[in-house]
Amino acid sequence: MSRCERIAELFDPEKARRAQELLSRLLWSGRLGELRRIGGVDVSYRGNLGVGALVIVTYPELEVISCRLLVREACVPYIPGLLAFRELEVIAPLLGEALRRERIDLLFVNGHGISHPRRFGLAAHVGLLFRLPTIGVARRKLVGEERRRGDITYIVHRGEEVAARLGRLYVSPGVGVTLEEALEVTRSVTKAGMPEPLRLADKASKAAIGGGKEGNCLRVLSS
DNA sequence: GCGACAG
DNA sequence: ATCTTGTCGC
Repeated sequence: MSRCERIAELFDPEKARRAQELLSRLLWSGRLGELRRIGGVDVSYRGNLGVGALVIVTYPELEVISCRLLVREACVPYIPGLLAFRELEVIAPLLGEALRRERIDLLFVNGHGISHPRRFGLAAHVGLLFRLPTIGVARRKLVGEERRRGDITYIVHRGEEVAARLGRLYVSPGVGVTLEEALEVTRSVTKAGMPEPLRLADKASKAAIGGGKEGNCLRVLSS
């Protein structure tokens, strides 16, 4: 049995869900400080091999400051609601290394924030782990029902507005931002149907894993 | 039991 | 997310 299979074997979905319920109580909302540098993180896979990309850009100019890649095996399987336990195997070391070298005022994460069965989606998990303001951006809905209020479509789950639509995207707070703030900032950095740093991170990770097109990221870190 | 189900 | 051929539309 491989190292990865042993890790997958040890992963307990029920314990993971209980951990999310506990950790969700530690989230904070608050308001965003001054934004100068914002990031986007995404992971692409080939089998269990994950390539994480972190792109940092200036705000509001959206000029690329840095782009890093990290290759690592993701052993935990994908289970709806437990995405963080898979993606963090790649994102944690990638983000950890980056934060030792540069500052990030706000991070966009590919996935949901609090629009999650236990209010603790990937963006919330990342924000809490690194004490970093985060916003979750997802292409598909995980929980809740869409409800129009004024000219904005919100996602309501258990009577609470936990996300809002922006074009075809679902935007939800992770850590340190209100939903209104998340919507406003995300709108201001979305240029091609996706927040710019996330679009670049997606492109870089896909290219690195062998998608064919040329990438936009040079720095590659250890695996 | 059945449908829903981020990436 | 990834696998994977052809097809529809600008």
